[in-house]
Amino acid sequence: MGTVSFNVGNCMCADTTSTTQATILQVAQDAGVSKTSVSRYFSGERYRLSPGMQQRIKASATRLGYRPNQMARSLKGGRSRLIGMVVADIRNPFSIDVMHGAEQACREQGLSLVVCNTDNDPNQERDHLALLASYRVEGVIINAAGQPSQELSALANQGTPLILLDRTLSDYDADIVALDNRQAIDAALDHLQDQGYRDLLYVSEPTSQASSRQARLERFQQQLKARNLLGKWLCLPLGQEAHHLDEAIAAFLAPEADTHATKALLCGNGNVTLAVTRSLVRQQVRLGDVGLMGIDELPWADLIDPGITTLAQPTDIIGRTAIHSLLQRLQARDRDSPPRQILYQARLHARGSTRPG
Amino acid sequence: MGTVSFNVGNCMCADTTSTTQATILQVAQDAGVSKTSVSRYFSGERYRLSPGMQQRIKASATRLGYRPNQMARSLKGGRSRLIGMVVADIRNPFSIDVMHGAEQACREQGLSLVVCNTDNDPNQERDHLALLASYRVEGVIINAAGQPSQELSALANQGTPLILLDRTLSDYDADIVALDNRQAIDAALDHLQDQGYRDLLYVSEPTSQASSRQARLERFQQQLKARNLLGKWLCLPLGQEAHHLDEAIAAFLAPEADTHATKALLCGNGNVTLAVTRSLVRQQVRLGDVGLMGIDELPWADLIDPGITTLAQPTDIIGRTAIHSLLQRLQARDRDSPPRQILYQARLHARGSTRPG
DNA sequence: AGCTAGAATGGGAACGGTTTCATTCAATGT
DNA sequence: ACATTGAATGAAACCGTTCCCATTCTAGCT
Repeated sequence: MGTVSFNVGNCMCADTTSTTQATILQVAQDAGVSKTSVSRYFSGERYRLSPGMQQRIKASATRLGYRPNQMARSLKGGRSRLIGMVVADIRNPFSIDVMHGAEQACREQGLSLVVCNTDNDPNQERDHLALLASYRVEGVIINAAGQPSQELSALANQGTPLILLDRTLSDYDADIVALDNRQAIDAALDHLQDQGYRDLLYVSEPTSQASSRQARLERFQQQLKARNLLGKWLCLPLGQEAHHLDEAIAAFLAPEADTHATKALLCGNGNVTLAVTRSLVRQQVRLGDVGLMGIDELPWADLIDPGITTLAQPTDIIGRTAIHSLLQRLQARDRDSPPRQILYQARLHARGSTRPG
Repeated sequence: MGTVSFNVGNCMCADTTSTTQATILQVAQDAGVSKTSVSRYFSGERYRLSPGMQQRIKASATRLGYRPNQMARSLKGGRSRLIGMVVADIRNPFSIDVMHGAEQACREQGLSLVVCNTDNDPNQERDHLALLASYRVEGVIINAAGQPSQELSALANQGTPLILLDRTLSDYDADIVALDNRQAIDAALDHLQDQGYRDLLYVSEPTSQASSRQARLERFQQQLKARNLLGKWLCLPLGQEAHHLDEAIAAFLAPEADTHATKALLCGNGNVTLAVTRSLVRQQVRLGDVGLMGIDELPWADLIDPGITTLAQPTDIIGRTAIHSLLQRLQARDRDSPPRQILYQARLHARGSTRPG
């Protein structure tokens, strides 16, 4: 009854080695039943077993500290209960939130999410996909960093459903869950125009590896013409020497003889918004006088006086939807239906940075 | 040679069903060798095989699109190549960065990181630990949300090394990698005193479930006495109605008859810094006049005019160290050495929010 | 020539489960 | 009393690997 006996009972009970995890066979022997019955007990077929047997199995299992080996399980049955998620930049708040949503959805389904970060490196992407394949994940949701590697088609060929997140893949047709980029850009332009801004600068990270960046930029360019607005755009890698950005923005803001249009900056994603804001602060520009707006909501957007206007993506929902979409594909009858596209609308958070004067 | 024959070779070649992933046996048969040889080829024992055999295996493997089944592999060999990471709040930037570091370290070692988020819920923590155990992860690094569940001791008993991140566990002795909380608080107080602040308010999230929060608070209280400073502290859940925080801060800042000491707020972590800053902005307090300082560096810390002073944790390194520590434990001879404690110093980023007047 | 060491290869037993199929046995119908 | 059924249980095959043993063969040695 005392602490000591309890400890002893806990540590030395195993009739085999103490450090080795108990197997189904040990439980079976200990309970004096066949391993089939133990297997049934742990695979949701208890209703088949007599109460007495359930009792004995339960007792032995707890005593030995038995846990079914998921590896062995998925080897025979084929169901690994694992979903892979490949994300291009895990430090991007967008990715995190999507991941959070995806993880929740997985848990509700009794699945686990294996998250791989590629740091936007196609090589790592390839490696991670190979890895996921080797664990026989039941599906993959991917925020692709590069071209559709052959790894991807390999996965698809082997029957693993694939959902693209945020980014399409040039010559690969798969389901995609993403922001409606055209609507987002349109909404941004609507808002900026409403607020009286007439000369715009769109700032983006390099568009080469990310289709969504490209889609946003293209829509911006197109709408510029369609709406007969003044405007330029700028693509540059962040995290480089900041003065490039400073100079470009300074050039854009420099007063010109021929136009007095009110100017505004539109940022293609959260990282850009951070960099641009930093640059503006450095140049002591008053937000609002020069408009500032960004795609992606940021936790600190309302903190920078007078608040930064953003277009929020429904990140959590995007993650959840990706998983649900995946599950649908896993239903045998839905394997071969044509690729779906699920696009979400951005939500405007209007703040002081787009209130001129 | 043409495209067509290549495609046919690619898709229909498998002598079984086309969608099924090829097995080692199929490769062996296709190459006319034994599965043992194929296994050798893929397990880093190529040097044992004659060049001709290597050639044939390689050819067959590529043609069939063979990938070793990691499940089967770890079933036989016992090495799952998987490390589990359990994190209390995945949306906390601190967690993210630690995770990033851990993941890098894993990849360098050919391991994969399975990340589980508990949202600070002990139930989820329990479930996730059970899950990780069932996949026979080779080790776990955990940012514990609750009490040491029996799951944890179960893992430990079964011989899985465990590393605690940031938070200790009351009655469980394991390696821990964390910030040196006492040094951090001392450094904060040193700095605040140097800058002339004499009346302090320490703001923390509830300390009950997180040892590091408790350690910081305790050190603060103790040093308050030791240094003969004025001060109070405040523990409250964030994300609740913000007016609680507003009122508490307002009360602290209200001018008192008996003291004109310069006041400063010290935030226990990044989330608190965000909430407190928001509250100060709402109350139109000028940062610096009232000091503001936070533990955890934040990407936007330099953006809020005049910049928020922070104590940065070496997050990346903490993650990497956790993994390395784990690997050491995995070395058979290091299994039973006494628990290690690896503490890191915080780094001061002095900014305008602690420059009075 | 006869013998042996060592390299190259393959056969088959694990690994820890699930699953199919057979067996036992008590209860029911006629 | 006997056939029929269905519930409870177990034996054995299988999942895709690894790994311990053979086994074969060639080259080098006495």
